[in-house]
Amino acid sequence: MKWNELDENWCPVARTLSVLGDRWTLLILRDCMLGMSRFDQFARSTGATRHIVSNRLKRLCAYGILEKVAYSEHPKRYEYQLTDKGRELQPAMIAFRDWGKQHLPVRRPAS
Amino acid sequence: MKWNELDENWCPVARTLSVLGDRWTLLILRDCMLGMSRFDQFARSTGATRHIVSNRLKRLCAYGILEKVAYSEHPKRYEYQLTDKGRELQPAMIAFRDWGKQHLPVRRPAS
DNA sequence: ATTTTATCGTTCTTATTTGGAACTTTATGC
DNA sequence: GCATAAAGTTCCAAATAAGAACGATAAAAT
Repeated sequence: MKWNELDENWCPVARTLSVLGDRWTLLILRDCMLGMSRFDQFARSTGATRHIVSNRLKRLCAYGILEKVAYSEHPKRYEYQLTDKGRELQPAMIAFRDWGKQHLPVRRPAS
Repeated sequence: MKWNELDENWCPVARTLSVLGDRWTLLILRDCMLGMSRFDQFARSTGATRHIVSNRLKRLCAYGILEKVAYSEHPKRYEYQLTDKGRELQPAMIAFRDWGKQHLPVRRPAS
């Protein structure tokens, strides 16, 4: 089954996943919620390739979760900002954060 | 960057995504929360290939989110049940469900 | 007694996606 | 001039997923 074949699914969870259901998309959104807005920040922070960052930002814009805003003319440069729709994903992000904190502790080397 | 390179990440969201960060994993968990527990149910319900279902169930068990429970001897048959750790993903699932219901309505043909 | 059905997977080949690095464009600072 | 920065795009190799078929085991139907 391909990426978008879930987007008309009866289940709202499935429809959500057809848009957000991959690691990089959600990491980019995490960064947005932490105040980041630029291509290179996303690429550095998430560890995704520029290729993927480009692809995911396009999809997030297409779905109205982010919007592309020019912050410079000459050269044209854009940043990406959360829309209201995007900000409303915060409860989901918090749920993931809390679950990760509780159930996936980082094993640190005993230094 | 490969699948598991996020699992020691400083960010709990990233660690969570290193386990759950793909569409099929989360759809399987949705099914579990709706009461399903068997291989074929997951395959039919999600639309994922049997290959993927097999792979994801293994990972979910490896992380202690599901557990494999024999429900029949002769032939040995197993079902998959949420652990407490898995059940605690419910807030995340609910957040996804609510966001989908609100922001990704299904366009139904006017019948 | 033989065929069908059910369940839980594995295996195979082909298609799609991703990873990783290099390249482009426009502009600023040295 | 030359290096740096920012936002992408492009290319090839490697990893992953799709889709269908196959296997093992046993109960149910004919």
